[in-house]
Amino acid sequence: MKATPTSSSIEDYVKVIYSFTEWQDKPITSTQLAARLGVANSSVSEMVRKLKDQDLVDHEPYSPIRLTADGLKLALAMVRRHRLLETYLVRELDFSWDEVHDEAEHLEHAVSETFIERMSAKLGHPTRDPHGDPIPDAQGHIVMPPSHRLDELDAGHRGQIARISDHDPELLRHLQANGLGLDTKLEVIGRRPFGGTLEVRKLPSSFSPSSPAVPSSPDDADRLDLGEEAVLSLWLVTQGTHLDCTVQEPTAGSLMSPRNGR
Amino acid sequence: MKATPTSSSIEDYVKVIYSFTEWQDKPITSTQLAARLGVANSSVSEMVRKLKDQDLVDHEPYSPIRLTADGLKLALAMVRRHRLLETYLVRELDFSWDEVHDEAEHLEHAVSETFIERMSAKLGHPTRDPHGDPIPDAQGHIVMPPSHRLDELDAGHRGQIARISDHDPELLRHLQANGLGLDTKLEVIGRRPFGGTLEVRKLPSSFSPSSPAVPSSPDDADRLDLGEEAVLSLWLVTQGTHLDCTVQEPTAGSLMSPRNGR
DNA sequence: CGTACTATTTCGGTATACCTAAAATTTATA
DNA sequence: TATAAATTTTAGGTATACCGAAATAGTACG
Ligand SMILES: [Mn+2]
Ligand SMILES: [Mn+2]
Ligand SMILES: [Mn+2]
Ligand SMILES: [Mn+2]
Repeated sequence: MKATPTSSSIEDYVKVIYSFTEWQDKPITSTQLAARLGVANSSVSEMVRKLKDQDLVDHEPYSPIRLTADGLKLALAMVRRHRLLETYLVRELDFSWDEVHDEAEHLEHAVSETFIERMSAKLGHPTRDPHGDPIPDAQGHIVMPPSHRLDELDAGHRGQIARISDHDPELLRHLQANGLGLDTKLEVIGRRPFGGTLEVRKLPSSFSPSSPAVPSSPDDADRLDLGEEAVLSLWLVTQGTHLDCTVQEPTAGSLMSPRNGR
Repeated sequence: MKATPTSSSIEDYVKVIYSFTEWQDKPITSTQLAARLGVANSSVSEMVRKLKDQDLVDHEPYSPIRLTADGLKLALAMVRRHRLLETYLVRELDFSWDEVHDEAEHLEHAVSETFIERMSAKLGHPTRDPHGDPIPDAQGHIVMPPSHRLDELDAGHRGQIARISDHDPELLRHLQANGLGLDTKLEVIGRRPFGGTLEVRKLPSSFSPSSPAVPSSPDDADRLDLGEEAVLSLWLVTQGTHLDCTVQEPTAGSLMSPRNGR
């Protein structure tokens, strides 16, 4: 309800609320928000009340938390900051993709708008970050690449890695050690029985759906078993969809473009 | 007396205490510290007590405040951060020298040690910032260039601008508009009567003390009148001393090398 | 449909870093 | 050297953002 003095805490709350619905639509609950922020549930209750006073979230007691238009706008601004910073750190300061998240988490609150825009210009206005996450433009427009989480894909599907969750640096290092990175092409071979690993095969980067020649040598060195955490952290673009997010005009009623899945 | 949780406030206090004695030796008082930090005197009293508890300052009630060895170490680390950041913003992100101070003031608290060192490496380990202030090395060694504030110099002295106080962006823009910048060569012509301006003459950058040919055309376009604020904000290296600070071994008992003046 | 279990909020408290006003101390001046 | 003026500290209070424990609301199921 009020004109808003924002703070780095508020920025983080709003960003986490947004992120929760970026790749699926169930809204976040108090407990989930507390877990992601590493604070007590009681702290979330208090802060959510404040966010509601400032008209950044909609919230009825005992129900999940949703961003208002203002909240979404702030969240997208923070997401833009975070992802541009990650991209900059990797491209200009020799950070590796598993190091950037924590650094960006702090810097996003400290840099000026001028800094952000100079950085974006220097990078050539990139549209995705080192983990494949799309970067909103300065007006808050964002376009999600039409991708599927690896656990949704059946055997035989082929695609290119469009996004890797950057939450766990360990996992990022593990994937890299096994030759998996953004844009790596994969084929799903199949699921090992009873919630086990998912078997995939790396495809040569030359592979494309238009060249349907699929060299199928069953047990070469390109096969890999991916554990549960990896499977839930990888998103693939299937068919020939190209990966760079292109900015769209804002859709009426929301700053976000419609997601694909579901 | 205690192992220390540091905070951005503490970092700023210690940095301001240090800065006060960087170009002269009288220690800072409570009121001066409050003025520079933009807080109430009472806030300083409280914070100084805390700094003393943490062994960052020496302080007896009603007397000035001095850094301990630990305090100096922290201050020099912050000064390094600040000045490297300013240098980076100017060289890599197209900031102008009057914009960088405020940005660095925030960033200095947010960046990691890794960030600082990557930045320093990328810049080739610079030893002075865009305003001529020396940058301490990673061990906290700093060397002040042997310079004199413009108001200490008599008519006839010649020298090169070694440092310009970066506190007032307005002044920086004004100096730049009049063609004065780091390393500009000047000759002091004289003081206008009764606390008025100081008249100086810009010398061609080709001028050097070894070439004592001093082309003296009295009233050309290179003459300038500098007001009080400008005179107090400019430091000159006289004679042929070169400007780049070279890192020295630490002197016993202090991390700082002896200053020249006084 | 009532009771146990869980999720969420409320309550009382803590730590940091500020503030204004009042008290204490130092310094300047008559 | 008293007294006035300026400086500095202390006292009392605010705002933010946390916490653990207690109270309350919602859900699950026997
Ligand atoms: Mn953050
Ligand atoms: Mn990322
Ligand atoms: Mn600062
Ligand atoms: Mn500077």
